[in-house]
Amino acid sequence: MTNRLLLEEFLPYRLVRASELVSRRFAARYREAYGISRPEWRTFAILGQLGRTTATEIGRQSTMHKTKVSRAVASLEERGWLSRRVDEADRRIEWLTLTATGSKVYAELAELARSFQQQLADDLGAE
Amino acid sequence: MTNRLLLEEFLPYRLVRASELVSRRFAARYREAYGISRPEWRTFAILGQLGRTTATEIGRQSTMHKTKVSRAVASLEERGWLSRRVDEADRRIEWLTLTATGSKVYAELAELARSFQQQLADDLGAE
DNA sequence: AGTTGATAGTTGCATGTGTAACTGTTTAGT
DNA sequence: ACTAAACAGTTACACATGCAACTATCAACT
Repeated sequence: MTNRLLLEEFLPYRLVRASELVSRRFAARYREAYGISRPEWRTFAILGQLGRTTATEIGRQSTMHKTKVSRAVASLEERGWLSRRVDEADRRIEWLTLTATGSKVYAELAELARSFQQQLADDLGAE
Repeated sequence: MTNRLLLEEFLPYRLVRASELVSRRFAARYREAYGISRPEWRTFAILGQLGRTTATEIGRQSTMHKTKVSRAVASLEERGWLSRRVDEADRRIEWLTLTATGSKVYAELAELARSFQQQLADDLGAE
């Protein structure tokens, strides 16, 4: 018989499992509350934290493919949560910022994230 | 200004990032070497470890959707790496086992995984 | 100034994925 | 025996995703 690989001891497997378990649960939350997708949430969260940034930067920080970011940005713009402005000096660049509505929603989502993390910590404490 | 969420301190974010970074790199390895996809590798790895199991069980252990498992199993069967046999007592159940070729490939993939993990440990040691 | 190569971002197309509905089978209740 | 509910697994369809090719712009070199 061949030498088996014990997945419980294999780091990539454990990371994927943990990550999927946690982020799937959290995704259900913001999806129910605001109807946003995972790429949208990620884009939104990074933009909210940085305050003003570009799509490329969001891609770098989130490890999301640039087309994914592009579509998420377009969708968030349609919702009226962010706005774009072309850079004066380098017109390839689009600066993204949250709108007033976007900031409000962001604050609520940030609160949702904090309470989720707290709950997670409590659950883990019970183990 | 609203209260920002610091993503570096947000567990789901950190998990997703770590998981994607690591498993994406590993996926590139087995993809180049054997041309298998992520769902295929996961299915294969679980079957190899358990020796004999069902699609449902693979879904449970991998947190993969059952249609994903179903397709991965079909694809691995086409490659001749696993074979199915209907349970005599309960004919809804299909028992999956690795073929001779499948076992050989599995052994190589397990080795690949071990060396990857080792390299990962070394890299982390340098930090 | 003109050409080449790089960069930011978008889009067409083929492939991957999840939901819901399906088949076939078993179990439980009547 | 008969019906209803549950379960293993597959498939049709709509939607999400990644790759490659595209537009538009800028920087570097000649």
